[in-house]
Amino acid sequence: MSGKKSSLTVADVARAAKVSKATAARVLGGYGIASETARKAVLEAAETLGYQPNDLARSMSTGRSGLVGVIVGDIENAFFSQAVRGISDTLRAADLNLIISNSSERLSEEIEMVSVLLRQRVAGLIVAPTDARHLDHLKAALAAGTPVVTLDRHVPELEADAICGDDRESVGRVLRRLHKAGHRQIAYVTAMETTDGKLGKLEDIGISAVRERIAGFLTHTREAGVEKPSEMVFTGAIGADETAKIVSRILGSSPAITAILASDSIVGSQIFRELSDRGLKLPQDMSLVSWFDADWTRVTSPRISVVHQPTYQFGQKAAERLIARLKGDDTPPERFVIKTPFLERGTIGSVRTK
Amino acid sequence: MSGKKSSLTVADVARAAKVSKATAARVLGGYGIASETARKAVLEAAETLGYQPNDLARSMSTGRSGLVGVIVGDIENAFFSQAVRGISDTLRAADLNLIISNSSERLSEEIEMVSVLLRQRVAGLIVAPTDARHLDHLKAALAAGTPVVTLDRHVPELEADAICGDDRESVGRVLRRLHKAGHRQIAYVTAMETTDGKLGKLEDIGISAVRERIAGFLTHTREAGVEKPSEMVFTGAIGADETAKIVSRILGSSPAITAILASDSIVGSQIFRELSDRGLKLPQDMSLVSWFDADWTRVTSPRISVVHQPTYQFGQKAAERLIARLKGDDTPPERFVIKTPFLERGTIGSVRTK
DNA sequence: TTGTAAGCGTTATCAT
DNA sequence: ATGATAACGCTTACAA
Repeated sequence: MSGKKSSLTVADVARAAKVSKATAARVLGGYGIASETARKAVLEAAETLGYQPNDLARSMSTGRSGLVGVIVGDIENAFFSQAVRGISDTLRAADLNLIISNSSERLSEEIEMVSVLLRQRVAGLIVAPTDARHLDHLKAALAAGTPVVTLDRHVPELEADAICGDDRESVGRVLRRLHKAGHRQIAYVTAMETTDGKLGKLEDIGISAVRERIAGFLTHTREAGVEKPSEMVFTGAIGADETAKIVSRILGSSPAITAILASDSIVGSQIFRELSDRGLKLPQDMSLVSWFDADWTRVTSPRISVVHQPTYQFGQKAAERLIARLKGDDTPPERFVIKTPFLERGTIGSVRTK
Repeated sequence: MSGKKSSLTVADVARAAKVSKATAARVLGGYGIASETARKAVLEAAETLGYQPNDLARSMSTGRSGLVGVIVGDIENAFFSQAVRGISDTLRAADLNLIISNSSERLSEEIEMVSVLLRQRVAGLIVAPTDARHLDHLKAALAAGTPVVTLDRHVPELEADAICGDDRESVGRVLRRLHKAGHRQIAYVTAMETTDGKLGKLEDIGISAVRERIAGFLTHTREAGVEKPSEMVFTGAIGADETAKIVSRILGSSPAITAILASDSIVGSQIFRELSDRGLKLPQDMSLVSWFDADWTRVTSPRISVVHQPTYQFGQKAAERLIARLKGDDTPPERFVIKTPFLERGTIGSVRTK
C-alpha cells in the first residue's frame, strides 16, 4: 500500500557501490575529491537505488539551511503576492527556498512567526515589519546571526537592509499634479487605525511607508495653504463600511474636497465603488489617485491614476540583498529606495480656481 | 558586530539547570515526565539563557518535519494566493508551516520543486498538478510516504485526496442561463495552449479543471444545437496580444457570437479591456461571464457576472485533508468537490431569438 | 523521576 | 584518493 517511511541513506549507496560512507558522501554531496571510478560507481548505485539526499541532515551538519523565511502582512494582497513572486524567482536562482508566513499586520503574529522561522534555522529573513517600535524579535534574529532584510518598510534602528518605495516623494508628485489642476482640498485616506480616529503623532506610526507618506502629505498640504492639514487625513478605512463612512464625511466637507488619495489598492477600490454607488462621475465630480497599480485600476472607466509600486522588484531586490548577506557581504546596512512613478490615467479632473 | 553563529543547545540549558541532558530535553520538548522542581529549573535556565530549540535537529530525530510543501501555478494570481492564504491559516492552527513554490504551470519546474521539497523532508505536499499525464514525481512522493493533496485539480490515477470546484456543473449553470436569455452562439476562451490552435482530444488536456469545463461546454453546446461546438472553444489566450486576436475572431464570426465565457480572471480582464477598447457596450453588444470572483470584476460598469470559485476554501479544505492524513487517516483517497456558484451581475444581456 | 547512551543522515577531520 | 570516526542537536529506549 503506502510506501515505507525510511528512505535510503549515503550508507546504503556506499554499500551498494562498495566504497566507504565518506567517499559516497563526497561524490553525492559534490565536495572533496573522488576518483573517476569511485564517482561512477556511487552515482550509478544512487541512480538504481533511487537515492534522495536528506537536506535536513545536511543542514544539521553544515549549520546552514537552504530556507529563507518571508513574513508579509497578507499574502492575499496583490501588493505582497507580487513581491513574494519576485522573492521566489530570485531565491530559486540561488538554490534557496522560501517559507512563507502571514503576520496579518499584527505584531504578536509577526513575533510568533519570527520565532518559528528561527527555530527552523532559516538562513535569512525577509520581513515587512508591522511596527517599527517593537524590534526585539528582529534584533534577536540578527543577534543569532540570521540576516534580515525589510520589505517595503525601513527601520533605521535595525541593522538590516531595507527595500522601500520613495514614499514621501511620490506624495509630492501626486500633490503637485493635483495642485496644478486646481485642486486645493485633497483628502488622504488610509487603512491605518488610530485610537480616536484622529491622526496622532507621526512618530507613533509604526509602518514607515505609511508614516512617510502621511508626513509628506502634511508638509505639502500645509505649504499649499491648508490650515489644518491633519484634518485632511482620514484613518481607519479597514473595511467597506468604514470606508463608506469616510467617503460620506469627505463628500460632506466644506470647503469641498475635490480629490482623494487612497493609500493602497484595497482602500482605493472601496472608495471607487462607494463613489460609483453614489452616482458620482470620475473625474468630474471627484478626482481619485490610488497607490499600487492593481488589476482593477485598469478596467474601470475611466481608468484610475495610480502611484505604481513595482513590488515584484521590491521582492527581487530584497532577495538579492539577502543573498549577498548570506554570501558574506558585511558592508553596513543600506536603504534601497525604488522609484514609484505616478501613472496618470483618467481620474484627475481640473478644478476652476476662484 | 554580528552575532555568533552557534546557538544554545539543550546541553547548555541542562548544565545551567544542573540536570541531565535528557531531563532538560524532556521539559523543553514537552514530552516524557519530569518533576516539578526539575521543570522549573530547566524552564528558568532556558529563559535566562535565551534558549531557542532547533527544529531541524528535532525533525532529524523524530523523522517528521513541521513543514508542508505547496506548489501552485502562480502565486501572483489571486486564484492561488487566496488558496495559499487558506492553506496557511489552516496549517498554522495545526502548528505546521508552509514552503511555497511556483511551478509557473510548467511540468519540469513542478518536478524539480517536488524533488526539492522531498529533500527537505516535508511532512506533506499540496500541489496543483500541471499535467495529469505525468505523475511519476507525485507517485514517488506518495511512495516515500509523503501524503499528497491536489488543489483545484483531480488526478484519478493518483492515490491522493483532491479538492476541486464543480467545474462541469458550473459550465452548465452558466450556459443554461445564457440560453434562457436567448444566446445561441457562445464562445469559451481559455489560456490553455494547443499545438495548432485547434482543440484536440479532451484526454490530452492535462489539467482536470480545464478539461472538465471544456467537456461540459462541448456537451451543452452540442445539445443546444450548435453543429461544431469545438469551433466555439478558443485556446491560447496567454497574453494581451493573443487575446486581442481571439476577440477579433469572435467579433468577426458568423453567425454572430453573442456571449463569451472566460476560463479565468486573467483572460476575463483581457477580454473585457479589449471589448471596451473597441467601444463595445456590455451587455448590449456582448455578454461576458468570467470564472473567479476577482477584484476587478466588481469595479467595472456594469459589474461582471462570474462563476465564484472560493479558493480560500479550496486551500482550507486541502490543508484539512493533509492534516488528517498526517494524523494517520488512511481511508481511500477522496475527491472533494466545492460548489462554485454563479454570481449574476450585469454582463448578461438578452438576445431576441429569431 | 532521572540519567546514560545510542541513534537520525549528513558533513568534516584526520589518518592512512 | 579513501576510510574510520567524530560531530551537529535533538529524541528515545533502556537502566538506574
